[in-house]
Amino acid sequence: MINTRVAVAIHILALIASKPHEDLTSEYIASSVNTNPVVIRRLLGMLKKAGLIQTTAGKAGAWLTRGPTAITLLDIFHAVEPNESLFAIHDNPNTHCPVGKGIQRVLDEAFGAAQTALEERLSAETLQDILHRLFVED
Amino acid sequence: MINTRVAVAIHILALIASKPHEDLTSEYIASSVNTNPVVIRRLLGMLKKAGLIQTTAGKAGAWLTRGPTAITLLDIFHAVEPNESLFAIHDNPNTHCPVGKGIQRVLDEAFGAAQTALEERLSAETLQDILHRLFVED
DNA sequence: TTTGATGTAACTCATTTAGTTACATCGAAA
DNA sequence: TTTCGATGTAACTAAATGAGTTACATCAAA
Repeated sequence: MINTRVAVAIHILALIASKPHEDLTSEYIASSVNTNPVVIRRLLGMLKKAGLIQTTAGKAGAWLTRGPTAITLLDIFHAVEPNESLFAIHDNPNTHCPVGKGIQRVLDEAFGAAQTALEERLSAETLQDILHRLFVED
Repeated sequence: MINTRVAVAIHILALIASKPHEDLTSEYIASSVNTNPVVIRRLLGMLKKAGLIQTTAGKAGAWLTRGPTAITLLDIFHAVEPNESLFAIHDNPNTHCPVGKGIQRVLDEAFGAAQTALEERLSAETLQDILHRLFVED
């Protein structure tokens, strides 16, 4: 199972986007997520590194670098999940075996296609859609 | 990242399907995968429990319960990955916060859609396709 | 200069994964 | 019927990951 970082990161960004005129502290965000402020600051660091938000050291508040319609769930996923491939493949299969010899390439293709399908779906949903589902639709 | 069980299970089934007239031992399969025979037997157990193969205790060999065209990568995925949801969601978000209150439902929807996209792609590929890519195509 | 915030290193604890040892049990051949 | 080689499975280990926590250097602003 994929870790909770993606879920928490979306939660964080939804908070920031929903209160653009308030300077949210990591402690406030943590109380909404129900975790430790350091966990939030770590994620804010990753989101900042990915260019999704901007912050100032020592000063409360975080701001989106672009509008919620321009931030996809895939952007968020990649920001907090540095791993390139979704599926792990066992290494050093026996190259003297016809199956072992070709399996990594074949798995790369199959898993790559599946990951692409997932990523295309994630890139079709934006932070704005999340806000809409949170506040407009029931 | 998703564990190597899916990859190894596909490897195992490709071996079984490619040598339908040989009784492969867990030791032989392990030498192709390059791991311990017990790891193979554990996976064979899961594949058997999922109804994909049949085995006899004490006797070498495993047999597909249906043809390679009728076994999808999604079948294999579900056989060795008992977890229902692909994405983890943090629990106990603050219900006094508007975002915290609705986030789990919204994440469930978004993650569910992404998982469905992944699973649809996995179900479009069969063990036969794997064999074809291993032995027919380059 | 004091206060309250961020940024980040370092540690802990729980969980998962993969590998391993050990052994009960079964099937088939000697 | 005994022996041999296989499966099935429990139990243990070691490594990796995830999430929470403490501690503290640093910065912004009053």
